[in-house]
Amino acid sequence: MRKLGQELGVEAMALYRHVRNKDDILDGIVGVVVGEIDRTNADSDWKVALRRQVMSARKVMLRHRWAPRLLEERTTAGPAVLAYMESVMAILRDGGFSIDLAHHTLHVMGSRVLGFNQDLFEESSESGPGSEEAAAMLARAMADTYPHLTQLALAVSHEGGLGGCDDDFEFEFGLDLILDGLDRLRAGPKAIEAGVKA
Amino acid sequence: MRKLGQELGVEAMALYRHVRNKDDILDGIVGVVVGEIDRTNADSDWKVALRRQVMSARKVMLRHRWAPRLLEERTTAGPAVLAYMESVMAILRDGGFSIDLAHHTLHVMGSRVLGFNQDLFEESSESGPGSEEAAAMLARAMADTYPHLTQLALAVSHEGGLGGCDDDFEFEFGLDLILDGLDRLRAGPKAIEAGVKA
DNA sequence: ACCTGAACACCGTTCAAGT
DNA sequence: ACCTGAACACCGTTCAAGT
Repeated sequence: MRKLGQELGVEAMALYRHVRNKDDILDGIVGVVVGEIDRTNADSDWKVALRRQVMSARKVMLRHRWAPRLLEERTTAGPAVLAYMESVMAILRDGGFSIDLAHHTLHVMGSRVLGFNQDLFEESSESGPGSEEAAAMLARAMADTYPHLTQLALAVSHEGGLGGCDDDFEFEFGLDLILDGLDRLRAGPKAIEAGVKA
Repeated sequence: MRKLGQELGVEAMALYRHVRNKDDILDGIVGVVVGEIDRTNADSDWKVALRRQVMSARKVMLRHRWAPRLLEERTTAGPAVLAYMESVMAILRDGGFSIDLAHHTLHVMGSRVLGFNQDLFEESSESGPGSEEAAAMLARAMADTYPHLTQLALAVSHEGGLGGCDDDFEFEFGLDLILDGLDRLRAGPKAIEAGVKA
């Protein structure tokens, strides 16, 4: 707040005449970011339509790398988020998804529908000392305590750390895996029940 | 810190003789929680082994509902997390996964491998006024602005809100969708390349 | 060795007072 | 109408001082 006020050449308390509180501002930022996602998308095939939609969202997230973290913690769904989810639901329903399957789809997609992954420790290790530290930790913890992890760390990057992950590839890999799985469920209505252990 | 000190019948500053800082404590908690996950698991089929492993993790997360939020933000991988990931990697490798496919698997699984989903707005709306508020917001925003979302909200719960989601079902639905998709890629080595658009 | 008091540098937020 | 000063109730953390 104080920092923002300073940026605007004003004291922090002045902000409270224009905004209810900090959460109000953060929700506003979320609205702006989600509003930036291109929604001009009308393909007859639901899969290419949804894929294109999600990749549009991803483009925005790559433009604002701080956005995923913000979207993760701010759960309040403003009009921009609702409009976006509406467009996703429209793609699914037009593609022949039942309401139930569309509902499940939103859950499996998770944050991926908004163009990002939460990759546990791997994401934040892309830059900074995190990757080096993780690699060094693995090395120090000896290859015989965590043999598979060590092998993974070595294989994943010739630079020597976990930071060698190609995030774009991983994102699309996961997206397509999910889209293909959903396509099979959509095709066979019975598969929706059969595909899940009771 | 002050609150924790009070809980221990001591002033906050006393803690710093036993702990480096707050992050140190949080990392310790993460270690304890992840350490609680049962890892006694030796099934010949990788899919049932991994499923069982993940469901064990989920059991821990359901026991400590505050844990997912903590695990999301604390990316530092302590010994407990490393040991857990090692066991997951062992299941995959023993199941015939190439190092690359195992690597991609960790990325698609995301936080699911630790037994939880980040469900955007839907998760936190399970209890509290979030669900009512979201439902009321949808109602207020008129059914003709967000027709599909309104339909979803009505269908998903007879209680009238998005809070009617069966989180356990949704978790297993997504888990099985991913496991089945991975099984197909594992079976056909060429499918690993063909299944992903270049 | 272990704990405490006082203090520092931060937060978000309120409210009476200024122009 | 818009902004400011002073203040409140918080944070995590340090450090000299106590026992």
